[in-house]
Amino acid sequence: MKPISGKIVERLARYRTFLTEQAPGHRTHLFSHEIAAAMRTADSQVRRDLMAIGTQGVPRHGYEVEALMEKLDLALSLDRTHAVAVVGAGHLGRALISFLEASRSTLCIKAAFDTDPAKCNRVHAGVKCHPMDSLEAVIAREAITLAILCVPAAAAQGAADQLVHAGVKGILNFAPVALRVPVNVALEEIVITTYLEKLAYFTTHPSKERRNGRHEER
Amino acid sequence: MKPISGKIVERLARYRTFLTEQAPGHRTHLFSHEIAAAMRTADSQVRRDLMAIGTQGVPRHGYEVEALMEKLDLALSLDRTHAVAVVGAGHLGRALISFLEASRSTLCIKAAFDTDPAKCNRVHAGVKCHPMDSLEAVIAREAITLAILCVPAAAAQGAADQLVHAGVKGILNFAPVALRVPVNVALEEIVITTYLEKLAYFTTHPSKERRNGRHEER
DNA sequence: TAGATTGTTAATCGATTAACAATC
DNA sequence: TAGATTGTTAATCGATTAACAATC
Repeated sequence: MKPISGKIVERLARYRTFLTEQAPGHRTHLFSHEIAAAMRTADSQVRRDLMAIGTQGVPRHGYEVEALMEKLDLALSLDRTHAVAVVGAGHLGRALISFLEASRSTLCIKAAFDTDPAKCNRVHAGVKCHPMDSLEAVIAREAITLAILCVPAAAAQGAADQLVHAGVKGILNFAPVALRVPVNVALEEIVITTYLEKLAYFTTHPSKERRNGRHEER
Repeated sequence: MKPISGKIVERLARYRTFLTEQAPGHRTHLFSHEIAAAMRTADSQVRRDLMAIGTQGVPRHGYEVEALMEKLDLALSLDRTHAVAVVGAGHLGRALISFLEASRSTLCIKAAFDTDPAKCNRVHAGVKCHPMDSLEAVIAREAITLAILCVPAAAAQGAADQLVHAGVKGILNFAPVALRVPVNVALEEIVITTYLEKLAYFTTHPSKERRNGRHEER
């Protein structure tokens, strides 16, 4: 399969969410323009993306939902499970644990970590919290490859270094800091204030005609 | 000031985070290449963005941090406060309240809302939780323009409709649903599983040479 | 068959990077 | 002055959209 850009992967993940949202068995097929409408993109965009993962549709019938779902899972490597760690078991960390445990099974949270001894060795939503010193051992034992970082900004780089050293391959960072990680470790950043600031900008500058991110039309 | 694209606004917000991160008074000036290094972009990108908001640097001295900060605040309209509501006072909602109240003051959380009567009329981190029926009244009273949506997927569209009807101008949606809102309401989506799925993809497809989102190099 | 939709290529659009003269 | 950095334009790159022949 050809290399797929980050943008495409992101859209594929969103198509997947949209498909799971549909009442199962409600529709056996969907048209590219239906998916496009929900995603606020062009139908040709959808067809192009689906082409990239080798999906075939049928003119006048659209794409078979079940087959499409399978292709998406395969492309996103969601056919196997991924062991995830949550670092920082404060409000946000625990919220994410409950949230993810409720929704998804292929992304499986195997452990939480925190410096605070009061939080350690307790279980939240089925996930045990460990002290930071046992991070390397637990990550190896549970074969954890992904980590969600919800520690305070000041502690983020240190925690990231520990994670990288322990062999984690991808980090989702919630701390508002510009992290440094080696090239071979994937990094995604969700800085919530950035999104709010973006909203603040667009609500105070109601531009006549903007269409960028996926934050408007319709 | 010229219209600024969503991408640029996002980067401006990130520059701002980076500047606040710097020890105050530690450096009076910064070079474009220094900011660029922290953001993993090109220096010409930074200069171009700063030009867009009318910032002036001095050759061989760089940009004055304090002046730059002021320009950024002005451009992002962070010179005034924005009243924010959190809809859904579950784990995630409460985590976001604590998180934001701790960090930022121009984005000010004025109210929380929840359907669960057990959560209502209680105060979390200085923010009172109201029942959903009083949403319109409270939003009007507190002049709330932005909302963070942390309700379960099934309730998201309904809550969004209520918010729009109450006059909210921007929504940050955490529910994994494709929301429909009018064109004049700004919408940002943070679907956490999408980010994790993106990480899962890139960790299992360690492509020789990818450089998309801002999720790799260095 | 006629009509709608796919697969795919070509055209457009926007965003990023490179380059370099002006400047301190 | 020489050297480094800015402001800004031109070149490149990638992503999105439009268009349309092939197909059911």
